[in-house]
Amino acid sequence: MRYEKGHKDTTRRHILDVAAKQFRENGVAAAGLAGIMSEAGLTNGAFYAHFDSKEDLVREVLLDAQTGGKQQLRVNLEAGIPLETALRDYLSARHRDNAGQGCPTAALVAEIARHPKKTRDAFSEIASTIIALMAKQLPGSSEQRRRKANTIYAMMIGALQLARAVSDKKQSDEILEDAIDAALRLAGQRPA
Amino acid sequence: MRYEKGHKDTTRRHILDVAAKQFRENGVAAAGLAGIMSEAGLTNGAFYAHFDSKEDLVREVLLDAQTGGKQQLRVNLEAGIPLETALRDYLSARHRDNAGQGCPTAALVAEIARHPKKTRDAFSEIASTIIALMAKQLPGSSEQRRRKANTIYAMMIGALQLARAVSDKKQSDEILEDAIDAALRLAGQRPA
DNA sequence: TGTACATCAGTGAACGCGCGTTCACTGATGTAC
DNA sequence: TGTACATCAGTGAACGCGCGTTCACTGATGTAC
Repeated sequence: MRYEKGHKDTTRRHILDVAAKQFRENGVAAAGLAGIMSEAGLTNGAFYAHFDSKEDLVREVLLDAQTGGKQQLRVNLEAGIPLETALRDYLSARHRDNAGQGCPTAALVAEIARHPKKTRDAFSEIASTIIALMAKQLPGSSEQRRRKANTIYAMMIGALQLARAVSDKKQSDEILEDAIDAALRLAGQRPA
Repeated sequence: MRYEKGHKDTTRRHILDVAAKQFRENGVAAAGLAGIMSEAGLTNGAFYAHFDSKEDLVREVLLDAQTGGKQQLRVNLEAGIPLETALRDYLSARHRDNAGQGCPTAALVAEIARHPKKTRDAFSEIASTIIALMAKQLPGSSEQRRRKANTIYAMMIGALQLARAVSDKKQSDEILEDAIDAALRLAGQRPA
C-alpha cells in the first residue's frame, strides 16, 4: 500500500480527536466538517472515506468517549480514584475553562437531546457507564446507589454548565464549590 | 400611522415569543432568522426593524425570560408556591417533553457559555434571580440558603437535560424522580 | 529485473442550499395647507 | 374638503459566505507476469 499499515486507522483516530474537541468547544451545530478536517490536516473530501455523514461522526465521537477516548471522569472512576478526588477534578476551574478537553456530556447533552435516537442511544451508553461507575463508590443497596449516582451526575453536569455560562467569576467559582459540597453530602461523605 | 398604536410593540413581542420557542426547541445555532420570522408571519427583512442582530435577539429573549416572559419556574417561585410543588413541576415528564415551552436555562445554558459576555450577562441575571427566589424558601443563614439554592438549581437543570437526552424512557423517568428526591433532601425537607 | 496494472487514502473543485444581513421599494395612514 | 407630501412597518430580492455532500482525479505503493 502507498500508506503504511494502520495509517487509515491513525487518520480516523485523529479526525475523531479533533471533532471531539471542536464539538465540545463550539457545539455540534456550530462545528463545520471543513474546519474539523482542516484542523486535522486534511481536505474536506477525505471525510467521507472515514464516516458516512456528520451525524455518524457525532455518534462515533460519543461511542469513542465511552471506550477508546480519554474522558477524564470515566478514566478516574475506572482507576478507582476516590469519588471526592474525581468530583474535585470534575468541578474544577481548569475543567470549567477548558471545555475542549472536558466532559462531552456537560458540553453536548442539550444538543444531543435534539439528535436522532441512534445518536441518543450512543450517548445513553456513556451516561449509564459513568453512573454505574459512580454508583460503585456509594453506600446502600444497588438501587439506592444507582439513584444517588443519577442525582450526583445530574448535579455535576448542571453545575459545570452553570459555572461556564455565568459571567461573574466569583459566582461561577461559588457554584463549583457548592456543588462539590452538596455532592459529597449526597454521597454520604459529609454530615447533612 | 398606517398601523394602530402599539402595533410594532405587539409584533416585537410576537417575534420574541416565537424566537424563544425555536431557540429552546432547536438551539440558538440551529434556529434561523428566516424560520423565526416566517413562523411569526413576517418576512425576513422585517427582522432588522426590531433587532440589531441575531445576537441582540438572543440577549433580548434572555432578558425577557427574566422579566416579561412567562418562565414557569420564576413565575411559580414569585407566586410563593411551595418549593416542592415548583420542583415537581420543573422535573416533570411534561416539562421534559416540551422544551419549546420550558426553561430557557436547561435548553440553552451550554450554548450561552459560548456566546459573548453581553449575552452571558443577560443570562446571569436570570440565573441569579431564580437562585435568589429559591433561596428564600430554604432554611439557614442567607449564605447557606444561597449556596443550597445554587446546587439545587444546578441539579434541576442537569437532571432535566439528562432526562431529555437519554433514550430509555424508564431511565429518563427515574432521573427526574431521583432529582426531586435529592433536591428535597438538600432543601432540608426530607430526612437525609 | 523490468514493466503494466490494481489499489486506495487523500485532493480539491463543484453541487444546491440556507445562513445573517442589506436595501430599494410598497402602500396604508397621518399631517399640512 | 381636497390634494401633496411625510411617515414607517413590512416586503422580497439580493449580497457573500459557509454548510454538508459528491465526485473525477492524483500519485505513491503493492502485485502480477
